[in-house]
Amino acid sequence: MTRRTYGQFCGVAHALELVGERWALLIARDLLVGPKRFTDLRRGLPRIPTNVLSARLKELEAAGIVRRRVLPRPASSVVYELTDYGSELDEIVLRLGRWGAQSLGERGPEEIVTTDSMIMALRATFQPTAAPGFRASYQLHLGEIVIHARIDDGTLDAGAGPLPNPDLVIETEAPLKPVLAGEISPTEAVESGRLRLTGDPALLPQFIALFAISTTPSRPPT
Amino acid sequence: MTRRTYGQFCGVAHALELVGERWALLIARDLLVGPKRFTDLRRGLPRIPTNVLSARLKELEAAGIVRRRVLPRPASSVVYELTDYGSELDEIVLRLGRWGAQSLGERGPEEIVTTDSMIMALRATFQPTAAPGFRASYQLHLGEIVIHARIDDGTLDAGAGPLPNPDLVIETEAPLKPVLAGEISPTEAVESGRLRLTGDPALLPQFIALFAISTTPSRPPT
DNA sequence: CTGGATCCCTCACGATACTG
DNA sequence: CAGTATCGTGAGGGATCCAG
Repeated sequence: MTRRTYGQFCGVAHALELVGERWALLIARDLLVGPKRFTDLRRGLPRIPTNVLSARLKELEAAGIVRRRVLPRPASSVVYELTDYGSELDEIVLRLGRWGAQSLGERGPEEIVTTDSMIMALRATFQPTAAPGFRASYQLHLGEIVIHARIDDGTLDAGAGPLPNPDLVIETEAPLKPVLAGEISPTEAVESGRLRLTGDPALLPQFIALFAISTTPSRPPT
Repeated sequence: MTRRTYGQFCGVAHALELVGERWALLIARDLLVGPKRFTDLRRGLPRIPTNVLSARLKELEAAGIVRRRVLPRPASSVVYELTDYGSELDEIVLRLGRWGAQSLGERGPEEIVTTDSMIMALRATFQPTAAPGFRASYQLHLGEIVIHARIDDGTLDAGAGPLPNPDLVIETEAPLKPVLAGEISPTEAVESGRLRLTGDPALLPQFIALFAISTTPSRPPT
């Protein structure tokens, strides 16, 4: 009844007692993409001390948010995955990501981008109604990171790694943001070499429409 | 570039850098109900050290989430209010509250209930589609706490304090939860004295329908 | 190599007292 | 009322070590 507890009988306060500790929601962010091993989580969160990761996983497990599971032989490795209750954080984390992204400035020199955070960013910006009936598969190379997005009539399936037969492969080292924000036109982005395409280039505008960044009226200071 | 920062270029990580510190989202919760003075915030968060409250307010102000405003004379007092950007936390806090409330057990002896948390709880459980075209005003006395809710065709206006001419006044010392969860019927709640009504008792079932607690299929451990 | 546990150190937080 | 000042504690940061 000391630290960690707010002493309030309140859903918000209790939620913060469960996932409000440092790193907890970033662990959830990565687990929302899929089950992961301890070391995979470390890779996605390089600055987390291992004891803190260990402690958080125990706490999240005790709270019924994360489940520790030993994979059947011959793998026999340990994976952490979200319970149903933990998975209900999905919409909250996506919204939090959208909210935070609005005041996200330029990428700093020390700031890393991870596979899982990019997948969640794709999911956060996805606009299901942008292209009804549209169906296509994209593969993205963002620096070292390779992820994919399958779109089928307003549904998105985003994940890590390449795809067998992507309709369009988009490669870039530059930030995608200005393109998705409409500051750089698709043709300009391709002609300047900012984006390199493999596959059907006609699918690029749809991609931009589906993941367009809505610049909201209320703009916070960066 | 040390603590407080996660070193990730990611909307979620940045959001947590802005409002992930202890107490920050509870301050936001209370300010979402309305602007408040320093002492009002203290009253709603009795266990927050004043220096921490002070520090949080400064940080939130620097992040463009909270605005410090000096009221015009003769009041000349200082109020803190959310900026437009800060107000966009509304839906996130409500969802977080719903998520946390699912694993909220019985009220502990040390746990307090505050006016603002109850107002947010009302807003979180409000179901706009439960009674189309319905219009009524309720006044609730929950122990010491007095709040009100005006419903008008799927919109809710919840706030602190009494109302001039409420259609129904509901008074209780017991938790409202079992009634809203359907574990206790309205008639039973009234007949047992659990709820005391003043006004039109026929409006009670609508109230329960509007703020019904949806018991979800996935139930976490308390 | 994975999956942690253990160490020490620092700083943010908690508690309390005090001030314009 | 609206905070600032002081001080102790413990969670988190960082590095290292260990078992399967």
